[in-house]
Amino acid sequence: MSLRYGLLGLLAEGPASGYDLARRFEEVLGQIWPAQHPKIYAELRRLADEGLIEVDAEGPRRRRAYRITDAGVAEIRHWLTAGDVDHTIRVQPLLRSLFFWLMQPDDLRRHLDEEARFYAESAARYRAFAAAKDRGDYGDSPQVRSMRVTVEAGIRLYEALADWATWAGTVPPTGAGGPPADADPDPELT
Amino acid sequence: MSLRYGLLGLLAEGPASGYDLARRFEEVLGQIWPAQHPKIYAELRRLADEGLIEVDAEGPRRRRAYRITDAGVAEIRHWLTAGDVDHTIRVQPLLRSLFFWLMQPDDLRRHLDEEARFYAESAARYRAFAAAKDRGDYGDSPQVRSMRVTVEAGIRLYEALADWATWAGTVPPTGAGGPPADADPDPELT
DNA sequence: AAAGGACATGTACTTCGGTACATGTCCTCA
DNA sequence: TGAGGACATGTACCGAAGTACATGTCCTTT
Repeated sequence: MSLRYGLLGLLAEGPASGYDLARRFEEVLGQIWPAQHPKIYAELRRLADEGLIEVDAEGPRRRRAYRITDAGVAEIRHWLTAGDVDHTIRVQPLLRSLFFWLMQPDDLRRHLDEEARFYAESAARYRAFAAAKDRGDYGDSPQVRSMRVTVEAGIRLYEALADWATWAGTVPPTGAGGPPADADPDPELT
Repeated sequence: MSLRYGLLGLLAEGPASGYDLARRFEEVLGQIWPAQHPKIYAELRRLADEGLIEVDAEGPRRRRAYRITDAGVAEIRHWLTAGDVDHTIRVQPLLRSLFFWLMQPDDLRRHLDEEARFYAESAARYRAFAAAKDRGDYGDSPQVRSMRVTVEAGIRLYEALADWATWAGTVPPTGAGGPPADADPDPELT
């Protein structure tokens, strides 16, 4: 359901084609809210059927740009204020971390190094984005200010994960490595 | 695919039934890796078919506990070391934040307050969990130490989000509220 | 003895996201 | 002028996740 509102929200900034929207999703939301172009085109058609967006212009290579309608703006505003927030975050690396005790210490060390590097790079990427915005490279519309807030969340999230991976690699003697614990494993569960 | 390894990993700690696993997923992973019981039972059957787990015991009310096999341990170890990490995190609140400029300032303020509270509570819940572990309430097996690492990530993630929501509510005069910008909206995209 | 609640497992259906594959269009550069 | 690449849109299918609904079992309490 969120893709729908993602598209609506981006279109609220101005007309765009499916291709544009796919690019924007990739740019800003690549890691935070991925969307594939087939889904985008399909959803745009559905939104158009419901009158929440309409064709704005047809361009060169079959390009079709859409514009948000008043009904569409009302719809996304309603979602933003009345819709309830989905707080589930699926973070595969955290699921993995539950099972670190199954890894050989040096495999674990390597894994955590890579993770830390990845998150640090992501944070840096968002930080660069934020710096560009703070320099005024994108002007100062309300949209840009909102984007800046989103980017700040990205920075903080990735910094937190980078710090965590670093901490996990150094602080506790986490990994075990040996054979699976077969001596009285968690009797509470049997 | 991750549910599969989640189950395998939990079973590596000791035998458990689908019901136990559903409870553990809910307890520890509730917000970070949700799983519904129908999926769990189905996946357990599939894992048993493939010989990665086997029936350990049948209990009272149709209860069927599974035990991980050597092949299962090998499988999850392989996933942990050789499988590649999925770094996509879907955070709906961040998607929403891109569109804060569409909200009325007081709606936005209310929204951010609620978000901050929610994240702070989540962080506190994980912190309590961590404190119990550090007190030694759960003993000190490798499994418990891994869980502690996972919990630490939860704490840091939720603290980061709580701080972010608070910051977003106070620092910048984010929201706009007025009508959708129809004066030259993002010409780069048309 | 009956009733209610926690324990325990499942089927069926829907929706959503991901991947593979296919196609058409225009511009640029050798 | 022909080839390659970016632009642009789509179909088809699959697998994962979510929701609703259904059922059976055992224990505790009144």
